[in-house]
Amino acid sequence: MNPRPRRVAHLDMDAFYASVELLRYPELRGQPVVIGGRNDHQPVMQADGTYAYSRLRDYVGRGVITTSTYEARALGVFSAMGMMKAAKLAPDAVLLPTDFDAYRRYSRMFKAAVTAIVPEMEDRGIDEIYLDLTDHDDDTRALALRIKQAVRDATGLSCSIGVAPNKLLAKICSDLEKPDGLTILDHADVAHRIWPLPVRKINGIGPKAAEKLAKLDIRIIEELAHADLGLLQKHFGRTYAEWLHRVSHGIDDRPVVTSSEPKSISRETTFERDLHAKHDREILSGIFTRLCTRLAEDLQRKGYVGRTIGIKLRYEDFKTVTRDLSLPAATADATAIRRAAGECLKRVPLQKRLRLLGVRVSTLSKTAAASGAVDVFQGQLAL
DNA sequence: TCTGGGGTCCTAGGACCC
DNA sequence: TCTGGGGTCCTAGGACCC
Repeated sequence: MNPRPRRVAHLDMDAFYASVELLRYPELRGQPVVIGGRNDHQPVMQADGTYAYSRLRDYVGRGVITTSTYEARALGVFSAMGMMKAAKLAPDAVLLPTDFDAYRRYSRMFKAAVTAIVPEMEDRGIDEIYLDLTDHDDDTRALALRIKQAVRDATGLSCSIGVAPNKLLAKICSDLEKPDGLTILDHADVAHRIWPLPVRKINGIGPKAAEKLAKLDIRIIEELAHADLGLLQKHFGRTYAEWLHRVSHGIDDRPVVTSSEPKSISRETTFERDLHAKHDREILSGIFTRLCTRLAEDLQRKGYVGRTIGIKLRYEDFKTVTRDLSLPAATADATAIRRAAGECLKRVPLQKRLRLLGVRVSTLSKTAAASGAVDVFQGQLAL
């Protein structure tokens, strides 16, 4: 018997953080609103019961936009844009602080609503998922509409869904009719719906690769599909060139992965102002220790220990360096992490001022409580 | 007016082992 | 006794994604 053709959905919540905030502040609906920055701009409840909001123009300091409403995007304000730049473009936009606890809560709610219908879900972060619809008998459009309605019923929020023969195409087409979109695509549609799009729409072609391609006069996916493979190999290496060629033709065999274990857990922070290793030694040391403490708490809460401890430094000129150190045994202990991270710090030049410090634990394994005593016993035997 | 915080995957050289 | 080849681990950096 022939296997069924694959049917993969990509579901993306529309302007997720901003939309969660609009549930809380419905009077902001229809206005340009941005989320981001340091969390010192909470709306203030006034005597008459209305809120006084911060405006983007009032913001000073570091930080980037995390999300913006579609009205703010119309003014040119997008995710990852520096706050000061955004303030120039949309000074009157309302500025709200991020509330990750709320977003995580809504994330769990929409995922629960979806998996009640389609259990085969791959988690791709707080606001998007892939679904494998292959084994469901329902008509594609009816099933997708049912999922969208379930998300709306559970959260009050809209999402966009793309359905296609693979993850690559599903991801691209969930974006085609945003917000509140539903796009269903087949291989036969690749030439007229996918090829006219810029290469940047392909998940895995970032700013660097797009710029290199532009220098070869390759800007849209069709141009990539017709590009000479030898030319691509010369500029990108064999592996990446062959991947570029495949994806431009809509080919992607990656399965929907419904469970996975984390590879690393980290904490990092960008300082309010650049700090110097010597001059600001006390402050830096306190931040360093606090990062290690919070990282240890994260590990313990999630039930992991890690054997490789690493640090990340970003200098005032934005150059980034990392160092890491593998220990003989895995740990989730703040003091042990701090000690190992301290050793890493000794191997890094500290003349320039720093803007960021981070600590990471990798080579993770589950703790006894999380994995069951039998596994640990077997681990000891293996030693 | 420079550019957050949390991740994944890939590459590449050297060490070390068989 | 001018020096293979494969596998794995460790470390560092970089591209990319949400």
